[in-house]
Amino acid sequence: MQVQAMFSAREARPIAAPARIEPEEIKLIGQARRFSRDQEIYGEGESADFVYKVISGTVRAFRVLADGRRQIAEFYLPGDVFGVEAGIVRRTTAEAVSEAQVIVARRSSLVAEDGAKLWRIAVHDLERSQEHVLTLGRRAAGERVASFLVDLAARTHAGETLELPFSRQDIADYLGLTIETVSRTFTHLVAQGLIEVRCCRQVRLADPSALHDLCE
Amino acid sequence: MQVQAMFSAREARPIAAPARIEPEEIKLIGQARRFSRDQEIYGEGESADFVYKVISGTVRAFRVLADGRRQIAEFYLPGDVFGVEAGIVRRTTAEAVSEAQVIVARRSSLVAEDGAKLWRIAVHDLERSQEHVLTLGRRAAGERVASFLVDLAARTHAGETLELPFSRQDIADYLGLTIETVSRTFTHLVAQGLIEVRCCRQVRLADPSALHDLCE
DNA sequence: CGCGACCTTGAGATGGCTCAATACCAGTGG
DNA sequence: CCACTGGTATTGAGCCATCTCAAGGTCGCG
Repeated sequence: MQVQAMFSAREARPIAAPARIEPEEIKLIGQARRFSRDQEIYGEGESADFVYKVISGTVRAFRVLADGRRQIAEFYLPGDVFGVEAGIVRRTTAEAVSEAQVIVARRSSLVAEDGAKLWRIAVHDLERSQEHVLTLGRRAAGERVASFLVDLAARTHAGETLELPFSRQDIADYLGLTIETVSRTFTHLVAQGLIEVRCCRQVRLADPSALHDLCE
Repeated sequence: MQVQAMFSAREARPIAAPARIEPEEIKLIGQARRFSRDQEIYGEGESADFVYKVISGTVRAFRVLADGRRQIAEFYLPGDVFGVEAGIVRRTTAEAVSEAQVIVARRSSLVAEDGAKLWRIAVHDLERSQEHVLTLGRRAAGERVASFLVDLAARTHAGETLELPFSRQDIADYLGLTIETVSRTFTHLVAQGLIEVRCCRQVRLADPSALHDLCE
């Protein structure tokens, strides 16, 4: 793990969590649709006519390099609005991670809304994306997984026990790792007593404060 | 370099560049200030009362982990607006990379503006940040440097010859690498005939299309 | 000319990747 | 009830890209 010597360590300070957007805040008027596991909601390159809000389930938005490397930009959980683009063309592909219910609304219906809400969505996503950049650029595998779990727990308002809708592959592609490294990191965190894993999709944060410290 | 086997390669398609925001588009009414090299413009944790627009020079916005690892979230070039936050607290630190002239305006003056403009700024930054995530998560060192140079050339409307205001350390902290790896990667790209380096801050893109291909 | 900041280069260490085998588990059909 | 199958997760062994540590080079400036 690298340390830039020229920047001295700082004392811990409470890092402001990204401003939480309340699910009720953004009301989308549109039709509810159901997507099955791995079903595409929209594809990169398509025109961006609709915006979406997750009702239940989980959605991933990602890009794929020409040789097949995939990077997941974001997971959207119930209450999250997604699919708002700057241009008229989709820059990512969105798929249902698990069976998902989603409200679909015309983009124009949202644009007509109060612009401040639109802005709130974008800045919220921006803050999350910049946190993601920090994770991918400067954190080791253990820290990446820890911050992923801590973030997820906060977003789902879950207690200690998390139900992961994602496969190891999804987690790997979000964290810029391989599936094997994610798996090994989980067993390593278990060995350290930081988490407990029941079946592989259910995780208990056994030592939340230690996990939090791992994210610095 | 890893390839996720389960995602098949796709034929190349023109990737939409992030929607460019014209410098004149956002007019900030405020006082011009001058910052010297490495001078702090605002610090993480401070209250976010002002917004900024670069007139000349370059600005970096970054976060530092407790042990000193630094990740630069974004470089701002002339015409760019920065410092717009979701909350009232700064989540990054901003510094002048080189001597820089910046317009400083009260946050409220911008909020009163057309909300759509605010939104445009945020979505633009979001798209850039997501591209950054892809770079850090799935690209090798050579690809990172190539996409950095290609992006920079596009943003500065430079021809083939780029004047870099950044030190190797800045580039490393933006690309999630070490200074040594950045340096080695430059010499490697030179050996491949993709770029030419005069003094270390001046680079000519000798083979732009090959550089572009490296970014897929 | 000498100093300091920055950059380059080399040699060795290592974290995470690749490839490959095995384990787990739910669903299906005999 | 059990064997089989396919998808998913874990584990192991070896490799390689990048990091670390260290030395040397370049260049602007006093």
